[in-house]
Amino acid sequence: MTSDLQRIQSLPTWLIGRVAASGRGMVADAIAAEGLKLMHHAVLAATADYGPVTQADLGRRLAVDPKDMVGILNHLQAKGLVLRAPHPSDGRKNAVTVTPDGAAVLARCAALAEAANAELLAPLTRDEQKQLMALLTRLHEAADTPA
Amino acid sequence: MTSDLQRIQSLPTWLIGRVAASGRGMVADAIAAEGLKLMHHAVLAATADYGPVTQADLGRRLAVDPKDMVGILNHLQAKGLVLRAPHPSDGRKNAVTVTPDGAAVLARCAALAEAANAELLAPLTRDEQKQLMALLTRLHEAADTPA
DNA sequence: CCATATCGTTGGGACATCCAATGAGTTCGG
DNA sequence: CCGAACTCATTGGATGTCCCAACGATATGG
Repeated sequence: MTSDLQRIQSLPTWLIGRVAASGRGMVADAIAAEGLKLMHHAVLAATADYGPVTQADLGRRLAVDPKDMVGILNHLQAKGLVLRAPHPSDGRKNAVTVTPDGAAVLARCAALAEAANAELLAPLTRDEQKQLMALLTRLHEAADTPA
Repeated sequence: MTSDLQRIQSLPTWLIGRVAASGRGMVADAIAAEGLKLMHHAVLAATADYGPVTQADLGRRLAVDPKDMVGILNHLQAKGLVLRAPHPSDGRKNAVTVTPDGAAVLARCAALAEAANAELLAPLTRDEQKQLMALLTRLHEAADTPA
């Protein structure tokens, strides 16, 4: 017979949530060595990618609230990892860029994060890891594209 | 070349986290119809399973902080879904049990939660859903059993 | 020129997660 | 038998995520 708890614990939501929590913890611990939080790392990476980019763009790409983006960028700027310059043609926007220091920290953080992820996926074979990623990607895209 | 952002967003941790967030939202919305949060549902189910159980046990099984367990049980008890009785042989413990009302609510919540999960997994075929669950289960068990 | 919208920012609130500490009670070793 | 160490429930506080609302400054379309 199936118990109530098993019913919940076998629910995809529960399972995904637990795995996500442990993975999040691993990566957070790893990049804490560089003094960054998860979102700081993500914002730094996104900034590195999209060259000079506005805060609103960063928020949309990473699903981060504009309010929180302010705090994250304040922190990154205080550590000298990013720069906020006035946008040349639009007085409302900020053009955020990565400093050389930021690029260096980013490189180290990315390596740490990938190591943590490898550890999380260690129980699976390479093929299984690819399967998992493929399935999750489809769920993610479907959730992003409501209808 | 692989961009920094892609490097992060293709990280299993990121993907799992996003999927977990949307799944959590779906189930939370579904269960809200019964006036319960995710953790309330989980605690109610675990209490139903393990008969009279202590709060510390519940916390360990569901990975919930003792402090939060207090609040959850307060809420469930205020709604008449669970009972806190003094433990017969150990003065420190509470023996938590489910009331008939609690059992009824639990049954409805379980159905709602399963429907929401079905929606989350809708983009996948039945076989793919099983694959995903199997992979996640292995990751979860490995994370629970550190060494 | 004016209505509308966006941008960065500040403020507040709802929740979830985690760590620290306390008083009551239990257990175990000497 | 008694004290040390532990567990239990509870409270307090910190942080992080997400949502909603507002504001002044600025852009844009009609």
